Amino acid sequence: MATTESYEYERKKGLWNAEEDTVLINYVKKHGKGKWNRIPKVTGLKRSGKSCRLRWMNYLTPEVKRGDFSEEEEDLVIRLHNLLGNRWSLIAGRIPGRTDNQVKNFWNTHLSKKLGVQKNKVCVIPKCMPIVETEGNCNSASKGTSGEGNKLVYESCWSDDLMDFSSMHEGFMADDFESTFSFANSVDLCTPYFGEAFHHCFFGL
DNA sequence: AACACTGACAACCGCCAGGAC
DNA sequence: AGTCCTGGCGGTTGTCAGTGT
Repeated sequence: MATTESYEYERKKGLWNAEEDTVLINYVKKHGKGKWNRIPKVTGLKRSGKSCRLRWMNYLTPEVKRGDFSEEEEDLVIRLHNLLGNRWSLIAGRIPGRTDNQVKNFWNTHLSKKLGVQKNKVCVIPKCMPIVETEGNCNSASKGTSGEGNKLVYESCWSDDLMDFSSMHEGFMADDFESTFSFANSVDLCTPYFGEAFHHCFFGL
């Protein structure tokens, strides 16, 4: 027999059913988003606050778009991933109606295979600069290579326009501009980002 | 028809940052 | 200043439907 205390920590896992969804939707309608950890206590739902938040954000919220990614969305994901690496929330933030989880799944199941991107390997190969290859994601790219010398390589290759873009988007990009950029191991993918198409990708959104 | 395999997607886990106390 | 709580993130795992043998 479960004690009161053990009952309190009893948590259901796995897929959500319609009844649980209804409880969660009603709670958010009444109390709004946030304070997710209160939901199990208030509603009796046997889910963790984190699970409730995830369910709402990725599935139940009215803003989320269901169904396949369009060609435009796919193109955008590819471009943004080349610029931002595995920063799924940032990428999703630029694609209306798509969540970070959707983008991540779409990348892992469709695009990584389609593009032949190796896991945990980031290749930096814009045509205008020597190849710099590092292990890990884009965050580690700047740390994992040759420090100041590497930075010089980066800086010598950014066009003036690109640096302007950096200063204009300090809030959007990370504090360390260089480290936010990575490139898939395909020259064809890299090429468009240095020129009009690059600007279209961001400023045209 | 039954089983194995695969792909797609939903959900969980561990870690981290920021805010409240 | 230190601790706790909460929310957010990316990586990973679980589940299930579809397909092949």
